[in-house]
Amino acid sequence: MYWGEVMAGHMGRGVIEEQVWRKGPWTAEEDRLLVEYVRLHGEGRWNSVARLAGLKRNGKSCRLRWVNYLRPDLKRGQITSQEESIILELHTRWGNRWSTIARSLPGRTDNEIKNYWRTHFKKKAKRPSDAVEKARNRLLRKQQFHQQQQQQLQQQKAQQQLQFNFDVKGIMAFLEDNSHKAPYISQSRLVVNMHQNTTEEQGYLYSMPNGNCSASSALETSAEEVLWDGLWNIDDVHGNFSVASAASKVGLYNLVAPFC
DNA sequence: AAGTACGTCAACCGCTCCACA
DNA sequence: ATGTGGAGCGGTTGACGTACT
Repeated sequence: MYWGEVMAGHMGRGVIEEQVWRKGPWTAEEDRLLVEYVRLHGEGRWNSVARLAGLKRNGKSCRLRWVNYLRPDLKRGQITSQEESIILELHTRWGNRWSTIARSLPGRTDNEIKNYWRTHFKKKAKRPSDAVEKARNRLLRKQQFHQQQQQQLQQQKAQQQLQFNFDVKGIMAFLEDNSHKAPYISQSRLVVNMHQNTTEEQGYLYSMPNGNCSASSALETSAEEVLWDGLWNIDDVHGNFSVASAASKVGLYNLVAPFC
């Protein structure tokens, strides 16, 4: 008989069944066995771990240990201020959906974020003048700032669309004039490719369940980090938000913000 | 030095969802 | 349509370390 299977014992009237699983902190040897199991069999089928790896742990325990501690892509160390701001924003948006929030923070687990929230924000939230309130206020201002930017972007987008259409018309005319020189270029393909140049960007942060797009490109994210770090530092130092300072950085934002 | 309070985080528990037979 | 097992999720607990008295 192997651990994890039902242990049967004879107790007078008949057979009773008893699950005997190890609980509590994991040992280095158990970790080693689990890592070896995943290396050989991949993730999943957690209930087979006990049988195939010789662990005296149930499947849930094994999965949790792997997901929260042993996974090689986990990011160790303290939550950064940037990650903290993301957690705040996403919690404002989604509430206690820790796994959803964790998906936007590569290398962090839902358990880690949940613990972080409870220790750093939930208790503090009882006091109105503390970090949570300040953070939320910063977030509100950030969102307002974003709204302003969106409006400006809409205007810019409209202008650029006009310019784009103008350019396309010019190119079309050029192609028609030179169709004898480049007959293999179809107009439709040209338009598609031009469009793709503006929209094909890699991104994973802030992917929203409703399909909306919010600050989603990697390019934008890195630049946005710089921008918001700066803004938030201003806020931290002076205790209030400087619109003029923010406005001076609009140019930077406009450089990197994609059209959603 | 000893006792206590508090913070942190790994791990457990109960529930829900989903795929599949 | 229904039962079952696997997987995932959020809430909670408990052990441990550290700061404070």
